[in-house]
Amino acid sequence: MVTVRFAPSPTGNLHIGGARTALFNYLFAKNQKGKLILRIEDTDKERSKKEYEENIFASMKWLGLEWDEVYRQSERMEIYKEYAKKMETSGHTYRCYCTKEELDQKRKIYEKLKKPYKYDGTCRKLPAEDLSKKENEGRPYVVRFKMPLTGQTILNDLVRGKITFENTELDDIIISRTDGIPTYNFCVVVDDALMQVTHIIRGEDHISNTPRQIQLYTAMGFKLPEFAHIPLILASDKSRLSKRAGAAAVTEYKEEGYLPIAIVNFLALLGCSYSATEEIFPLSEIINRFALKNVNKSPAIFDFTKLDYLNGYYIRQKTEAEIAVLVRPFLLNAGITPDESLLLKVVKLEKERLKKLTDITDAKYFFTEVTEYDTAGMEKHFKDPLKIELFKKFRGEIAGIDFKTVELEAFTRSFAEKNGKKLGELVHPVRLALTGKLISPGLFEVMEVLGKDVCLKRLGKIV
RNA sequence: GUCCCCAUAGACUAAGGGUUAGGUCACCACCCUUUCAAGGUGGUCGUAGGGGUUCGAAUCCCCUUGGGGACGCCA
Repeated sequence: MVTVRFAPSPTGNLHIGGARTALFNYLFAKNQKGKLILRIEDTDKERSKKEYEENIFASMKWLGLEWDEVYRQSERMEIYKEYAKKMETSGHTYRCYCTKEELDQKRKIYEKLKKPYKYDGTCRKLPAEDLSKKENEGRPYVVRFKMPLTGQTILNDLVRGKITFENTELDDIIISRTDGIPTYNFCVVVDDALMQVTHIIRGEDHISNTPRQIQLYTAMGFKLPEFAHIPLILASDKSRLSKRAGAAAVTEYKEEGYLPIAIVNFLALLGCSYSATEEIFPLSEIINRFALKNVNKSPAIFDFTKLDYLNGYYIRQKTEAEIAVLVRPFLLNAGITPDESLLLKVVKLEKERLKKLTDITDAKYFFTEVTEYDTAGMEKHFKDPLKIELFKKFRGEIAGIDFKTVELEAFTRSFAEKNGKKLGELVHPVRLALTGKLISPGLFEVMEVLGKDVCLKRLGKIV
């Protein structure tokens, strides 16, 4: 049975990049009819927070990424300690008494010499008597893993193929801290082995950890899983995707009015292809077509324009009733409590104009008084006395007709013709009077929704 | 700096020795049209550079350049 895991650390909200990693794991699991484990990697007591863990759960649920099992590393300490002890007994590790200060010092020296830093193995080489002396003094220590000093470690990556590392490049990693809490590289290996994870799908920023982990697998006699390192997502300037670069927590996308399926489809497209000619698929089809061999090697840039396009596309696929439900909280948030039947009518007109759900607030003139008018528009349509006169004449005559789209259009067209004007010469000022804007859905539809009373009032107010 | 990874238009990608280098977003033009959007039609833009291998290279190899990642008692 295929088993994959998504292993975020709760040191921040679920980031869009993390969501992509989670998604690829989810897609692979579903495609293989396997299971997805969600493992909270909270061994860093300082930075891990419950609220972040909750955010991760909520974000994944919102995206529709369901998991089969959940674990917390903080609840598995005894297991890691047990394995760490085994490693000590089998002679794979040693106690290192170097202090943080000493190590910082060494790092600085290496940096000055422009030499690559690597733990020099001081304590690995310590004579037995020094060791027991330090032990008797009760000095704090960390436990380091004895990396092989020669040879190579080979990673056969499902996405990238064979990657070779010289073991001389690997230093003796710390597997257990001064306080006895095991570290990331050790816990991951123990967990992945014990949880029988068959495929490790994670970001390529983990490639350099992999040879170290492979050595730990070997030392503990665990069977190696398959590895697949997926490319990272970059910001538009090719820098790492960060808050500054505009992409952040999944929950922020929710707040900005993106649909989960749009994000899922978009994320699925970054670094992977599903067809030579199509890009929009329902989730079931994405799952069907997902294959690690179709995952790209090069990093992908996060393009908001395309996300917006997809979001608009998916909004258009929904019914008006569905959109009304989705859009309502955003109106509420803008201080508008919409009447249900009015909202439905507005959604009908705005539906194909929405890229994000938040865009609905552009149409707030349906719900509230118009208090501001586009200044360029005022300049253009309400400065010339002749134009104002025409507008007033129109205003007077339209009061007599039925406020239905068809009638309104027929009347306006014939009015324009009778007065030797083009339709636009009436439409634009009227739109400005009714909406305050130069842009809106079809004017006659807007008028019908607004209703006669409101329209006449607004037409009378502007000049 | 050292190690590792990567390189098809502005962006995401297809083609894995023989294609007029395909699709999507964006962009431009036209159509529709009361504006905007949506939709329709057409178009501009690409194999980073240099060497090899080969009858033939986007595709295989090498170098250069560029980008990214890692180098924590973080994960």
